[in-house]
Order: sequence, then C-alpha cells, then structure tokens
Amino acid sequence: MTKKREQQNETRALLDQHGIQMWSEEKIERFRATLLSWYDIEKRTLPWRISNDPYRIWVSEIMLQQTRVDTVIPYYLNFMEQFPTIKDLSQAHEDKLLKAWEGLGYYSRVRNMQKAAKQIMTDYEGEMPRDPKEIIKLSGIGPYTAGAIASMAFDLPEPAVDGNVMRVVSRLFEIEVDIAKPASRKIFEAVMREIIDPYKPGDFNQAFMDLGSSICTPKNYHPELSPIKEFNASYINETWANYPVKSKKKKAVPVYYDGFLIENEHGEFLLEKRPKEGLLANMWIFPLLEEQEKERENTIKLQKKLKEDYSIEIRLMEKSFSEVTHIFSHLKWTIAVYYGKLSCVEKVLPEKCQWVHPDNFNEYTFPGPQTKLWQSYLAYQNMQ
DNA sequence: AATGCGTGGCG
DNA sequence: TCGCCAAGCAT
Repeated sequence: MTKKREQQNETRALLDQHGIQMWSEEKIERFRATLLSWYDIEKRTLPWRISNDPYRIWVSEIMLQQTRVDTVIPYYLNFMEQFPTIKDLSQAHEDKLLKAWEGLGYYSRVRNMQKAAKQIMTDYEGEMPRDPKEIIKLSGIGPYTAGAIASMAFDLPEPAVDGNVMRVVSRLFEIEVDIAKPASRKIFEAVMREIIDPYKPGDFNQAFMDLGSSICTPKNYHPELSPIKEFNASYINETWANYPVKSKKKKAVPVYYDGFLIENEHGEFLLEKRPKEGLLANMWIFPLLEEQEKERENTIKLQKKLKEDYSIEIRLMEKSFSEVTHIFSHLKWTIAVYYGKLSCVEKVLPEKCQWVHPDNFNEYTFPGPQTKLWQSYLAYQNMQ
C-alpha cells in the first residue's frame, strides 16, 4: 500500500468516526472551481501576497497569529524594510527586533522567529526548507504556519487549519466537535486534505481565510451571501446558527498593583526591565508592587517596600493620582499610580533598573500597560 | 490537555 | 462596561 493511500484511509476513518459525510469527487471539483473563481475576483491585495517568497510569507503568518490584518500591515512593511532577509533577521539585535514588534503583542513570536532564522542559517544553508516535516521543526512554527508556508510558498497540498478554516468547515459539514479543543484540529485537517485543490493549494487555503474574514464571520453571519452556500449543509438544513461549536474561554484573573513614576533631580524616571521569560519578557516598565487585595497600602509602607526592593529613598505623594487598567488574555491588571521624587541618591540600583529621561523613552520597548501609565501621568500634569 | 502569552476593535 | 474575538504556538 502506498503512503498516500495509507494516509487517505486514516483520514477517511477519522471522518467516519465523527459522522462526517465526505462529498463525491465530482462535488469536490465543483466546490474547488466555485471557491477559486470567487477568490480570483475577491482576493485582497496584501503586501505579503505580491510574491511566493517563503520568508515574506513566513513573517506575515507569524504576525497574523491571533492578530488582525489591518493591525499587521504597517508592522509588516516596517519589519521587511528593517530585516529584508532571513540572514538579516538571524543577525539582528534582539532589542531592535523587540522594538519592531512593540505594540503587536505575543512578543515571544519575534524571539522564536529569530531562533528559527538562526536554525535556517546553520541547518538549511539560509533557505526555508520545503518539506513540511522540516518546516514544523522550526521555532515558533506549528501545524498551521507550516501548512501555510508549504502551500503558499511551495504549492504543496498541505492543510493550514486556523480559526477561519475551522469555522467555515464546521458550517459546511455541520461538524459538532468543539473547535476550542486542541484535538479538534486533526478532524479539520482531515477534511481539508480531502478537498484541497492539488493545483492551487495556496489559493485554496487563502480563499478560506478571506471568506472567513469577510462573509463567513463569527458574528453577523449571512450564509445566503456566501459564494459557496450551495455546498453549505448548515445553510441548506437551516442549522447554521449552531456552528461552529465553541466552548467559552475563562475570564481574566484580576491582579492589583501599585505603580511608581519616580523622578530624580535630572528629570529622569526609574524604569525596570522585566525578566527574560514570561509575561512581557525583556520589556521596560515603571516599578510595580503587587497587592494581595484591592485594598491599598499606605504611603509609608510603600516607601519602605521601595527602599527594600529598589534601594531608593523617595518622597511619595499621599495618594495615587489615577488608576490604570489593562486586560491581557488571562490577566486583568489594575494599577494605582503614584508619583514620587527621589530624595536620596542611592549608590547601587538593582541590575534591572535604569534612570531614563522621557526624551529617550522611544529607545526602550514599552508594553501597553507602561504606555498607559505614562499617558495617565501626562494627563495628570496637564490638569495641574 | 490545559494554560500562558498582548492588543485593539466591536456590539 | 465587558465579553468575545483575530491567519497559534510552546510547554
């Protein structure tokens, strides 16, 4: 038995197991033609669609992970200008990379991408490997991105299953599995392997993305407007409101901080570099002290803590002048913001800390909460 | 498998 | 205001 036949038997078994009735070969071919002719007319012109260069496609796919197209475009143009080749990326300074990513979120993406660029330089002579099994070994590249690169850059009939594909396919075939579960991805890959166009796999995959973001949307969905409505079982059976099945996310856990804008006699503020792993790794932020409760410490206690943790002596204002909130995927920060004047110059700051003048803030990479803290201070100053 | 990891837009 | 989302991956 050939490998291909073996794989086909496996995918068929998976489909049977979940009660998914695969289309006839004739229907599959009609579907491909319908979808691709819609895509030919309606496809968006995007900066990463002007060539099949695997590097350009790779960068776009990493940026687009959990991120909207409109947000990505300016970052993408800037990034490609600063780091036009895999070699440039592999040799870049990490601070410069992080700065280019500032505001995009999920910052480990860019560190993983550089790690992968180095892997490509050493293991693949500076060229993206063509084999999906090799592509997926690269840092930061998972099943979706590997499939996207293989199909778009190398014309290989590989599925690229993301949220769009799961949503569209679950409606097409009335698939009941919960798309929030990691294990569900394999079901959708099996379907896509059956129906993907072997001649235009890249366009086929991208057509699902464009359809998913324009017509087959999560909300305000109008199946009657879809170019593939005649293939859509949930439309024909009027069950489309039930798909996709998706369990709820847990809500962000509240965390409370006091944040400190501490100014020295040169008009510089104390910044702290976050640890090299975890949330907002390697980014710069004003000192924060965590509170157990929403209840705030008094000024004396905070001054004492700051002396212990940062070996600085300050005159702190009596009350915080504002409150800043920031919601991450899994955390909700609430920060009471204080202003303080350095009263005593200490000999040794902690390694992670620096005094920085606001004129030079743009040389440092700030995460969202840090930007909000600074904005709240500027607004407070304008009130005075 | 479940959790950690950002941000901005929208109803 | 808040919940949900948008082209996922590492661990």
